[in-house]
Amino acid sequence: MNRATDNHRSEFILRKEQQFDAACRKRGLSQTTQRRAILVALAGRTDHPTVDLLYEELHQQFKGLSRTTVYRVLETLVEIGVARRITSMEAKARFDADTSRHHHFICQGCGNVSDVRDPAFNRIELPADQADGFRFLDYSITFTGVCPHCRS
Amino acid sequence: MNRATDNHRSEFILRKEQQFDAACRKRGLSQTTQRRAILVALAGRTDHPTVDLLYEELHQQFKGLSRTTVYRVLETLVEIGVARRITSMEAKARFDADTSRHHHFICQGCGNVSDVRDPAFNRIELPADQADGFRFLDYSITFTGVCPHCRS
DNA sequence: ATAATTGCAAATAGTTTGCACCTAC
DNA sequence: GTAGGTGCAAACTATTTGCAATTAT
Repeated sequence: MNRATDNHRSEFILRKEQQFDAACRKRGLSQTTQRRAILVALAGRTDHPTVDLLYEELHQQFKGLSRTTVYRVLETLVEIGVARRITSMEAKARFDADTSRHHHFICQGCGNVSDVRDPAFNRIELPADQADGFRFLDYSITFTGVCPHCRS
Repeated sequence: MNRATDNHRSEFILRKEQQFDAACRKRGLSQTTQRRAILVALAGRTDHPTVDLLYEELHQQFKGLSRTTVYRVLETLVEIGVARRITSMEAKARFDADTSRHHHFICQGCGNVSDVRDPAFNRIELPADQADGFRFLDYSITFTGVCPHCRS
């Protein structure tokens, strides 16, 4: 990672910490060592780590940190809006017999998944092969929102 | 569900069974009662069921069906291309400190997730509130493909 | 001081595996 | 008849919960 990227990253972490401070004060949450350490570790990586990846990274410097705390703190960070969970659905496998390209709508209220098959959304142009070696082959859009049942 | 929809559905199921027959013959897979029943049950619903939902539906009529078989058969159906797993990542929570809208690329080879922040993909117009009551609030695109590491 | 937070251990949920029995071909 | 498929029980992995000990304010 080069100098400029490093700088961006540390600025990003700094901003995150400020956001975290503000959110904690606003809601009367304690700014514990664990919370800050986990936030900084998360903000310092771009690989969307799992609980375990963060735990492995942290419990070395941070003797006595528990996996449970990593779970709970990440939950809290998401609640106060400084982090995001990027697996949209609960951690259960779901299957679909329709193998054609279509998109999904997930209700924020109940978690139910519906199909979105408006062909308008099949017109996204896939990026060509990237200079850095990434080859894009397909895509799928996940919409989030509120279903009729959860609006009432 | 009205008559026309019912018809569509049964035609869909029929086509799926044919696809299944062909795929089994082609690969020398047995067409067991369980496989067919699970395929038909999956093709008969549009709610992207979990293993448990299918199991609950099936093991009533189908005394003695095991949950393990549902897992294994769904796996097989995905392999032979007649079904699709719609949870893209493995069943682990992943987190991101970047809460701004951006998209993800998942490598089919190694499962690693990278960010895609080309602003071109932030221009999708969200559908307005639907007559049927769905309210679309946000979206995120998941690209699939092959990463530099897995191309070599 | 005291209310919130953490760590541990045990519980739970989803999924996978080993192996003996069964069934489609 | 035999290879492949299924069912059961046990193992495993990810996650959650109850509770006593600890820490931030």
